[in-house]
Amino acid sequence: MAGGERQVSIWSIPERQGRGPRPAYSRAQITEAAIRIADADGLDAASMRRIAADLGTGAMSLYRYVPSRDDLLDLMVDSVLLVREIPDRPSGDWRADLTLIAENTREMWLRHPWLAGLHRSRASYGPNRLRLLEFAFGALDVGIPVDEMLILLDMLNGYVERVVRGEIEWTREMRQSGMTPERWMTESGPYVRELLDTGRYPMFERIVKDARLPHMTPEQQFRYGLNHVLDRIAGALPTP
Amino acid sequence: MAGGERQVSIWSIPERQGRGPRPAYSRAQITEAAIRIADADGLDAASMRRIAADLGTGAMSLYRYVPSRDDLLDLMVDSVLLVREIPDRPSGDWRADLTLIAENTREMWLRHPWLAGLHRSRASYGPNRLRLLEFAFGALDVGIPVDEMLILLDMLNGYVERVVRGEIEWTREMRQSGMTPERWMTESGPYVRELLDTGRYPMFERIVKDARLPHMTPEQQFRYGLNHVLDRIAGALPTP
DNA sequence: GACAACTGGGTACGACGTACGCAACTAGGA
DNA sequence: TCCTAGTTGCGTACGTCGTACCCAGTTGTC
Repeated sequence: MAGGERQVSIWSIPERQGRGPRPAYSRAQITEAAIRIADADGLDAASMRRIAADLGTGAMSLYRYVPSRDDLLDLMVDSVLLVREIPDRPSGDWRADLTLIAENTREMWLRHPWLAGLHRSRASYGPNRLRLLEFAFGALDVGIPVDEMLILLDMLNGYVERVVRGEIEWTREMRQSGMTPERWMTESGPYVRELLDTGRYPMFERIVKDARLPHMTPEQQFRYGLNHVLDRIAGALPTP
Repeated sequence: MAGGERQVSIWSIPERQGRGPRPAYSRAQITEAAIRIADADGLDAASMRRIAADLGTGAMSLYRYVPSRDDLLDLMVDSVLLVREIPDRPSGDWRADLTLIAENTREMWLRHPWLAGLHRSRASYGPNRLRLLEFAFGALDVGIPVDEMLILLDMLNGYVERVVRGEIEWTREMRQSGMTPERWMTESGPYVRELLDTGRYPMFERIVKDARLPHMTPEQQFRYGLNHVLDRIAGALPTP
């Protein structure tokens, strides 16, 4: 599991240099295959052996293109990062632009649930990540200090990531236990009922019984919560 | 890696029932050993074999106490969840209480960096998680709908988690590459310099050059950002 | 005292990432 | 044009992992 521990990013290592036979594959092909497998069967299924087999080659051949599996994960993340069409420049309507960013993030996670299973170590500023960063900060560049932009974007992204993570876990749990959302909400699972019966968790009880949010569709939950968060951000911006 | 996939929480499985010989260990002991190893050598080091060896027994003995390693991870998470002293009831000062929650979260992550390497699947509402939840929602119970409380707390927790995650990754990167923060800030690493030299990332450049936040100590960054987020939350609460 | 329920723990299986080595190939310098 | 250094695909092998299965020994209940 542990290795030599380089510190340089995969994007500063050139893909090829002359000489030798023409390589049969490319980083992009390998990355694409890995993503396809992870989408279908989960992150663990995207092993070096399996990826190689899908490409019709041997596991060790992949190491001619990518120094380690961790670097391949970096490539995978960056390459799925743009789902919606992200313009080159912000539109001038910060709210619309941040909504676009948030929707892009959510759709990315929903299409590639294996993102939840990553613990990135290196910062990994790939080209797509940088492009998103430019767009997001450009959108918030409305006369507030750059430090404030950093905080507000961390707040927005932190919220979106957290909510979408929960959404993914929930749908997976539904799928693998074969439950319908309705049965889950009424039965609440034996453990939740057990908790409510102790009477020791009044706030938990209020969430289960009073909250309307959990009864909306995930899509509605997302829009509703996102709008509240954007309202909070609005309060930090100069009034036009 | 894949197993039978139960859907019940570890906390609804009783630890012991009579008959048979008296067990030599306990879930708490095993959990404690696992945390000790993970703190020292990382999450991967806390393998079933290693934990068992530390306890002076065989790997398979652990499965008498815990159905799977995933369940053990649930136990580990819940057992490190309370770092600061969390009172039974909120103090009445929501800002102080949410600050306490955020500080508790940050210290937990700093003491147990392996938390970053987890992708929780099941919801895992352990006793400590529930206690924190009661305190947090109680603190925000100042006359706003429960749905709004949900969103604001997701926003706060999302922000804190995101920032502390970054802090952990950064310090680990510093440690394993043997760099000092000063050298990192000036050299910025060859890759960052390369990016700046392209001139294609003006916002990224502004962050690197203008932002004061990254030059503060992590502690200061955290306090500064947290206060801004709490200001945003204040804007959503009724004025007293 | 019989027996059912449980214990600790050894062995084994099928994964995993990847170090190493080797034959085949290809481009640049002579 | 030929040599040779650099690179290719890829098979083998090692040490790791989680855990299924098995069995002998221990203990509480009847």
